[in-house]
Amino acid sequence: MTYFCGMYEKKIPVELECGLHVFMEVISGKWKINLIWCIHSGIIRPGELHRRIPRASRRLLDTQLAQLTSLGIITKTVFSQKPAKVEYALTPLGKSLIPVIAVTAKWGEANRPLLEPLLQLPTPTLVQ
Amino acid sequence: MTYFCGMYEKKIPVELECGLHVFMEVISGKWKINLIWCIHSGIIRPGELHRRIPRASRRLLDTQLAQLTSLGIITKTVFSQKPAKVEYALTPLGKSLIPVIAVTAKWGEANRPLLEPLLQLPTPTLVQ
DNA sequence: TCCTATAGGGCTGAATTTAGCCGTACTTGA
DNA sequence: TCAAGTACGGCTAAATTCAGCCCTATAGGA
Repeated sequence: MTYFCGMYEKKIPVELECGLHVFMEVISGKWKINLIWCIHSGIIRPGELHRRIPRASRRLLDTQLAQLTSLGIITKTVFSQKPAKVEYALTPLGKSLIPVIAVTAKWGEANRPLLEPLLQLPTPTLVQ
Repeated sequence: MTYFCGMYEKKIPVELECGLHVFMEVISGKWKINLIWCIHSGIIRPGELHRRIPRASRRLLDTQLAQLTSLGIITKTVFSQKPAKVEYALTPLGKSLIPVIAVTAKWGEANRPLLEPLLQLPTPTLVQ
């Protein structure tokens, strides 16, 4: 099992105090929820996924797919044909995530009119 | 209204394609869900919050509280006493977030036994 | 006077994530 | 032969977030 440039060992310990953090650790990553949702919708091959999420680089999509795979959210099946063919699928754990994501998405859509303009604005921050 | 070191204008546009992203933009930040949950539980003053979340720096807690305030998730009331006194409270929008957070936390707790060990492991990544 | 508590900010550097370029190897179809 | 598709990885630099130190000012109590 090859994993891109490498594996990265965190230097700051992961925060898992409560279930909230567990959930966040799993889905944080710019395109992970899209990927999960696409796979759930039947978009299961790397190329298809990239066409569906064109704003992301193939590079990053591959990495985040690998992260989801290493957490047991999705599985990756490699068909040893020429040319190679790859398919992703949700595991039972991944499927259990679907209704949770649906709830959060519903909240986001309901409050989009309010929040979208605010989220474009500059944010309070530490730097500068 | 003073906002710490400054306001930061993002150079990479925010992703708000679907409700999932709206939700993620609101709560991503290392301690935001803790802060929201604590305020919901009646921990409403900066000092109390810091004692409740001691692993976070006061600095970062203040910043994330300011971010939540600027999005209308919480309100900040400054009592002009000596010494000053500050209280936070959830807005209706913030309160609407509570059941959503509860759902995600429930999922996280249910799958903690499975995921906690995996999340400690090195992650597939681009660098190195 | 000194220690504590209240609330807030300046500053530096590290850690982490993302963007975006390029190249490999193979196969099919025009 | 050439373009386009399949899938994968090397590499650099930017963007973004976070850690952790320092400081101010006020007031109360020992």
